[in-house]
Amino acid sequence: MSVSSFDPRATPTGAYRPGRIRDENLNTIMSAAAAEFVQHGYRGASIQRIADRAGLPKANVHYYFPRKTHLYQSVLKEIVALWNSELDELQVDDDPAQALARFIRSKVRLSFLHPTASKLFALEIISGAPNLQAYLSGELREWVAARAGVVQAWIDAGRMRPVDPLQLIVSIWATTQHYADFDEQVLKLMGKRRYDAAAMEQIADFLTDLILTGCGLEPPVS
Amino acid sequence: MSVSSFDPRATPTGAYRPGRIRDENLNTIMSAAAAEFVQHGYRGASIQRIADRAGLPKANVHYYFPRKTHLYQSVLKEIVALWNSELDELQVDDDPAQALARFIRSKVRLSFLHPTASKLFALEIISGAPNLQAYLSGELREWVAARAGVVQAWIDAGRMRPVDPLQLIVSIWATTQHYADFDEQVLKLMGKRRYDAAAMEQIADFLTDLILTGCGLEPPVS
DNA sequence: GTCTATATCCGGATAGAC
DNA sequence: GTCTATCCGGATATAGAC
Repeated sequence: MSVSSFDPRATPTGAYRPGRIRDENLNTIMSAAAAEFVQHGYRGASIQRIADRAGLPKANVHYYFPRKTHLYQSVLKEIVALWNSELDELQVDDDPAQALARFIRSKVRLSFLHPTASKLFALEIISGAPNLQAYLSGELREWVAARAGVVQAWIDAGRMRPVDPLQLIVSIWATTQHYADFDEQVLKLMGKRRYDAAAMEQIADFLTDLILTGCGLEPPVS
Repeated sequence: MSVSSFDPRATPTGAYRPGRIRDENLNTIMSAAAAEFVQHGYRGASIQRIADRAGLPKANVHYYFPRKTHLYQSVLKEIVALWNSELDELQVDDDPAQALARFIRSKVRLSFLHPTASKLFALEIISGAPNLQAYLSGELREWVAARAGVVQAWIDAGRMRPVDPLQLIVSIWATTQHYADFDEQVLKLMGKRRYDAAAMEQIADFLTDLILTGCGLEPPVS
């Protein structure tokens, strides 16, 4: 989405760089679009409202994204890239407790940092994942199979209780993403208006404790 | 949605009962609508397609539900009623392990039996719960507070490990509902086309084992 | 209670001036 | 690169015959 940092045209301040306005507009539009898609769904989302959120005239949105589909798919693609970027955890040599704790915290962090992204991804899957079929049975499946293999190796070596590795990974996703996707519900139940740093810590601690204990591991003191 | 079983007009076979056609049509339309809403969102859902799914002409749908909003809210209301119907678990006198295991299995069962209902509820919450504000901070909040109290009592009596009772309930919801809401993703990862009875058992067993162990309880043999 | 025909509106997309 | 005006398809909703 942003030009290479080695772009010779770049200036120290970032001002006057050709394409800079374009990049900024693209980012603004895509953020606005994500929020709109989450609130109204793909069909229900209106280009006019996306433009309003972005503070631009409607025709400008059409200038950057001639078709609504292109806009949606760009947003989705960016989210998948974001998800993949934090996906490289769990090695066989790692200490199971340390590695799982790190994995859980990384997922919690991602959810709290990018709730809108998490929600849009959830909406896409719940609606039948019409745009993510290839990703689900390709990249993601590979990644999960590999990590499940690591967990299985830990179990075979007697380093943790025998639990279904695939379901363990799924459950970690389910719980961590839930706090982003269902924030409207969870916050009401917690009697808060929004998550603060303390709540985030509390939740990360809780999940680490519950899941690691469930795996017969000693939760590392954070 | 259905007339009282003591309706004097009812016949043993159920045929020719006044209002019977009406009830059947209402059910058909509402099921069709739920599926359509899940796939396309509220705005994106088309009355024409709902009618097609129900095998009725479009004007018939308008006859029973003059406004699209009425239809959506009826469906949502029915789902909330369904959810509430299985909500009365967890008593202080219960054995914690037994009670929690029963609670988890009941939620798993509900998710697998009514995946579309679960998905529509999820969509509503993720989109900001515009139609469920009262429910979330009313009924549901009360119920959760009461159950959290029960769990806390168990903890105080030393009958289970100290874990945050509210987060425990939230996590049980998160994991159980995830299998219905994200079935598209989970099934691809499991390499299945749809859940069978064995998979459902496997998942219920896994969750019971993980969570109860996480609470320092001995999972009851099922 | 069922269905056809139609009024009305809204949103995506385009053309073309600036 | 920005913006105004407009076209046109599609969706909700209604009127009224059967």
